[in-house]
Amino acid sequence: MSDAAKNEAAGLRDFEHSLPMALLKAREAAMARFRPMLRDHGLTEQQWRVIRALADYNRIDASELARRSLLLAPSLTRILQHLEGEKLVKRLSDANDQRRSVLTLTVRGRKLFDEVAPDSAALYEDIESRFGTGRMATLYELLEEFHRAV
Amino acid sequence: MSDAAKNEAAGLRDFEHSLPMALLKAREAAMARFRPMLRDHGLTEQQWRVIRALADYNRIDASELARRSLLLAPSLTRILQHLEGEKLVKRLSDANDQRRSVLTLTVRGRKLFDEVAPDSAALYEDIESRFGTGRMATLYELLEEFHRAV
DNA sequence: TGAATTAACTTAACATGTTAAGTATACTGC
DNA sequence: GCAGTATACTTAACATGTTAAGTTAATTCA
Repeated sequence: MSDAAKNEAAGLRDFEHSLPMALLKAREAAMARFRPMLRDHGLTEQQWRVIRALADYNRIDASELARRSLLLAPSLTRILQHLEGEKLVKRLSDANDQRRSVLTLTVRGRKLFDEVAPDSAALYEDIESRFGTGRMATLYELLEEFHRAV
Repeated sequence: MSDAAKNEAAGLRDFEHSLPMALLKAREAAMARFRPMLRDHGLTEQQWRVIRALADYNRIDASELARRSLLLAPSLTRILQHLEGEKLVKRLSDANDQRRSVLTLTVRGRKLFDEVAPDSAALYEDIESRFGTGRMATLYELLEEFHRAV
């Protein structure tokens, strides 16, 4: 009897079939297609998340940017330092609260966004057509519910 | 009209509602509960994945271990060096192929697994009861299908 | 109003993610 | 039986993840 079979007999889940692993695997499957494209544009996945969040909501502070791009504050600090160095993002100061940094895309940053967005949309649509628009929506809803429930 | 509204009007998805972000958010929600528990046992999420894979399938080589724990080879190399240092994992040589490392849990490693497993199972069951066993299974199936489709 | 607390980052330290290159062993075909 | 190629890692370099601690500016409230 294998170790795995023993675990199963003892009522322990085979962890390769656990939900966190399934979430990771699914995400990896999707990102494996996005990463090479982003790399061609000189961006990491996380840098793109920041740029895309700023394209959607310009002039937001770092806290809101972190929340919208699902990045922890220390990661965002480093990414913004990098993006400022590349002149893709600019930091403004908030007159009402000197602790805050308000971020915006530079013209260069907006231009890069406009270049990458179509490639991103095309990949997304391809994935959606492979998996099915309906199942995609169902999966999305379930994930949101899971997030709220846990 | 906000930037976000403009994007929507242009047919571009609000990326905070993209599937990769939803997958990340859902996984984060789950792992936020597991990480403190693992930390109390002195383990990271990835170290636990390795130990758990070895508990399920003992004496497997590094390639198979990487596949089962969803880790890239360079990450696994470092993690194994760490776990060997902690005397939780032992490296054996494969008589038939000198390139391979065969890994096994030490007694200490097995003992740690036996300590952590119940805590892990309890958390998993709590999540399952909150979200519902049925929806959990549905979500799991959808994720597998997504992985295969993409 | 000023000491204590909170908020918004930033820095530090260590672990992992990602890609590319390196090394040693095994395999393949001529 | 050996050159060429493939396999199984390992190393390197840089970016991000995670936690804890530090810094500066706002807020609270006695």
